[in-house]
Amino acid sequence: METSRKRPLINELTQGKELTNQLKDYLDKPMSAETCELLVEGILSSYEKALSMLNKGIAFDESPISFGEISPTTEVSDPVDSDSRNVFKKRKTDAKWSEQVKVCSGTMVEGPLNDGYSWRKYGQKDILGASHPRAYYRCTHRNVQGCLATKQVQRSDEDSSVFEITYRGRHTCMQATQLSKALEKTPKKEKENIQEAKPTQKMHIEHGFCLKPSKGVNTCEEVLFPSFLFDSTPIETEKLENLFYLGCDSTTFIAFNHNLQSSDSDLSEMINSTTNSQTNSPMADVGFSLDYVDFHGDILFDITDLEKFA
DNA sequence: AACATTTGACCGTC
DNA sequence: GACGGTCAAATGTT
Repeated sequence: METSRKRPLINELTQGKELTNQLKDYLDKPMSAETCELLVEGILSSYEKALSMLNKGIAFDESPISFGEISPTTEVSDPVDSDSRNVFKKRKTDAKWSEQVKVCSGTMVEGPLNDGYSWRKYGQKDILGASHPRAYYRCTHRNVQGCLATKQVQRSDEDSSVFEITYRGRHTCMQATQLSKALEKTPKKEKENIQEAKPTQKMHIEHGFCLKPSKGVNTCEEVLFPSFLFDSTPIETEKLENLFYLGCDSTTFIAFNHNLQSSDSDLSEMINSTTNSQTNSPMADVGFSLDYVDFHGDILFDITDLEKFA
């Protein structure tokens, strides 16, 4: 990997290291559970971003920024930031990398796909020599959490379905991790409301299982929900809702573990117990294969996929 | 009412 | 002085 592509990666890993050191320092002192949790969230977030960069093959910026200039301390706690006259001096010291995002024509009028963060547009400029204006976004949580991350979005001249996105600074807010955490802890009813408000979600996945029916059945629904197909008994989906993220078509069922408290063996066991628990069904003894799947990446999923089984 | 976007003005850099 | 980035008042949306 060339040097320019390594930079944001090194940056994320270094931040993870720094947060780990902070956590280590705290171990000798009295520490609230909340502080501990925040540090751990930050560490996990850094490593998830680093892994995501490796998986996505982001095209990082080629500008010559030295590693020292993009250390998190200069970005986050810069005391002169409140003085607007110093904003321009600070620009050069921000971590900066770019990414190209291709979108289907007609699906996105105002900008490219959700990248997992919430942004507020604060400006737009016509750029010399460019046929499309450049839009400027900053993190929605700038005022509340002091998050200084910004991004610029510009439609490509060559291919108008491509958006060139330049990110500046690093998110110091906890929005993404808080969201997934809230989804895990929120009771079912509230969870449904959250999903309705934001139908597309991004989730980081390490690994999971791929289930395929092997004999006597045509679809995964018949394996997992035989009662639904053969009598009027209510479907027992509680376990699935708590343990699985689903991605599937009619013949392949992919289960990802998004419950941090559950191990992969728990997940495997849960699939087996779910498929065997439908003892009233004539399909209870159907065979299926269960394969381990390595994934290591972020996926965007449509909430309506989950609703198929609810 | 609260929040998000638009847009002309302003400011620092080159 | 031109250009790019940001501010902030006006306007739009929910």
